[in-house]
Amino acid sequence: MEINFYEQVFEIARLVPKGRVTSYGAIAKALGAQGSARLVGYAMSNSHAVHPKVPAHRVVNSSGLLTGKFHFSPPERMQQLLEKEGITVENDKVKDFKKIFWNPLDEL
DNA sequence: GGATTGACGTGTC
DNA sequence: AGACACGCCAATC
Repeated sequence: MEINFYEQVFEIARLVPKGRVTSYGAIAKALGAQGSARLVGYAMSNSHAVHPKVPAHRVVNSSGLLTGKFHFSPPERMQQLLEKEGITVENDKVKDFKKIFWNPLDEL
């Protein structure tokens, strides 16, 4: 297959609308790899190397916690980007996560 | 090709 | 509420 698992993850991540967030598990589920949320996170580690920009900052864990913020150039970048999109981040976790949560399955 | 590694998730203690 | 354990699965070493 020409399309790697990574690209599929990136594709979903790029579909996340501004001001919304999603979870690794949700993306994994959308790819049919439900339960393998680790693969999504693992793939996101490559998000810095893909051509179209991937809003990795809009992807958090099921708790809305910014687990991967330390992977950004400056870890604070992730929260800044989220706040810039109207998302309130407190204590490294998204506020009203359930409200701004964007379900890929809903788009697909 | 076996072993290790994760930006995770859910369940228990 | 916080900490710990196990499971899943592809990519990398």
